[in-house]
Amino acid sequence: MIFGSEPGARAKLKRQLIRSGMRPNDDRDAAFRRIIHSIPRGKVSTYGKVAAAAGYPLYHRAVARLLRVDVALPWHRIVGVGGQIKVPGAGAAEQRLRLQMEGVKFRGRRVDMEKYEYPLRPWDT
DNA sequence: ATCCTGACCCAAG
DNA sequence: GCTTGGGCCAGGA
Repeated sequence: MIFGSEPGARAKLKRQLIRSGMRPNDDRDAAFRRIIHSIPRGKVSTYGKVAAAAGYPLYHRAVARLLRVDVALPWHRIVGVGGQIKVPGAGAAEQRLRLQMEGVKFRGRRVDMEKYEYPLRPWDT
């Protein structure tokens, strides 16, 4: 637990930040969006790589949350490590279809990351 | 203030 | 290959 061992430490810090007028999530999400938009058609990246490239390693789950909430993002170009599709239910088939339409090929259930992973650079514009 | 859950990830077995 | 357990973040109940 990086926020300390005390119970509720994380929630406490969150409330404190909000009370002081800061929105720690906004700049993170903005950074995530920048990185996500930099991935070209026909290429993919992973939740973890996006988070790290945005300057926030360990925040891969926050990337997933953003993709779920912000419908304007090219969500289908983000997959799990190793090229695994992580979208639940019917969305999985749609993601695969969208990727294939962009020319991305699969090896079994996974995206062929050797050929289609886009090398993200930190603080890319 | 917990508790729960999720489009995660990694190391082990 | 697959399953588990542990770690991590955010939002809602």
